[in-house]
Amino acid sequence: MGRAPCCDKANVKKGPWSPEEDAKLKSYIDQYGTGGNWIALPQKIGLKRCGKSCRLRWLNYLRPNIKHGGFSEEEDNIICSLYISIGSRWSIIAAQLPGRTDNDIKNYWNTRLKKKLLGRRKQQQQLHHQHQQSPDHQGSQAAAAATTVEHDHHHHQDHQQSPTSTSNGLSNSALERLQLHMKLQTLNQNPLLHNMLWPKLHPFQEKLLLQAMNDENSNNNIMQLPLLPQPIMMESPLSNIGKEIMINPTNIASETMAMTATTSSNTTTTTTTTTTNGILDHSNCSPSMMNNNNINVSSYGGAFQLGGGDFMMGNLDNGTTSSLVWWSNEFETNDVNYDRSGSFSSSSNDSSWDCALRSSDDAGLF
DNA sequence: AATACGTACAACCGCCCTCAG
DNA sequence: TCTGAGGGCGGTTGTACGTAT
Repeated sequence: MGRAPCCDKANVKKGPWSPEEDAKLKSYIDQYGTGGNWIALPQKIGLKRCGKSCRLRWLNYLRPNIKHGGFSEEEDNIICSLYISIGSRWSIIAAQLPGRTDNDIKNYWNTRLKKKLLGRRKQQQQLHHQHQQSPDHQGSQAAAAATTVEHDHHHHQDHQQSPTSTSNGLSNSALERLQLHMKLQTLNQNPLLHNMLWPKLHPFQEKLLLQAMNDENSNNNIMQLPLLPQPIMMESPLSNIGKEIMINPTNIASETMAMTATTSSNTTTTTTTTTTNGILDHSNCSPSMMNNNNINVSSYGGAFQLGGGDFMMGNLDNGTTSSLVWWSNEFETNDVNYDRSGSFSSSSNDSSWDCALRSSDDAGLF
């Protein structure tokens, strides 16, 4: 059952706003505010517009301090990093960019930024062709494969491979972000583009993406993965924009981790160190523990969220193999449905890992 | 000059969530 | 507890404008 329309569609004006309509709306809101009721607003002003249309016009164009166009490189980087991390949550992304609206960012991403990155990719491919002896050649191959399945935004309706997910449980949004992530990873390998901010893709994620792209017939969402002998450094794309917990477990070989959790916010920075054994137990990552800036690590492993409610967790069983389980839905523990993002990385060897856990839906949680 | 094609972005649609009654 | 109105949001469409042929 669809819901009743919010206004009489036959008697409201649609299409572009005239300067007179803008002036009416702006003048009224400047003087009286919205009154907390957008639906009633157009009648009060004498506008033949839907209340929702008034709201959109005000929020996106008429309210003060709105910036249009002219996105900076820094803003590009923030948008891209956040898109990789949390997906198309434009309002959250917009909250990180003062003066920008979700609609503006969404349009900018769909029409320009995505293509801009693809353009860089082409440039990088030419350069990278001269460096085929890269030690991480598998990643490069995966990125090239990812390029071949890149969606053309303007013709996405024609693809229709699956409206929601691949056979491995990845949503299209998550798959797109993985593809983008891998492209950016290969950009990082190019010395000419070495100063870019993009994080490298974790081997779990890379493997998952390859599996998603190559194994179309498989319905198995549990994969057995070898532990990669050469860990890859990965930094959180969000490390500089706050609301984040960083964990640096060490001494994994002895199954004892020294964890450092750092919470950043606009006003405070707190560091907590915990020493424990074993695997990072996702079931212990409760909101209350996050509030205490303290994550219980009971053994070795980790949890990821790639955004949009897609979760992935890896358990390293004995140091040589890993089982990786993919969830396509939100992470639920103890009847608490919450939303976390996280990533693992290793630094110089197996005994040092970084893990970033971040609230993607409530920056104020920490 | 005319037409086709591509791009940018304003605006709409409809679903989901929240909350008051 | 239930229901429905309003608000918020992401996806999508429509259209003006620029560029290529």
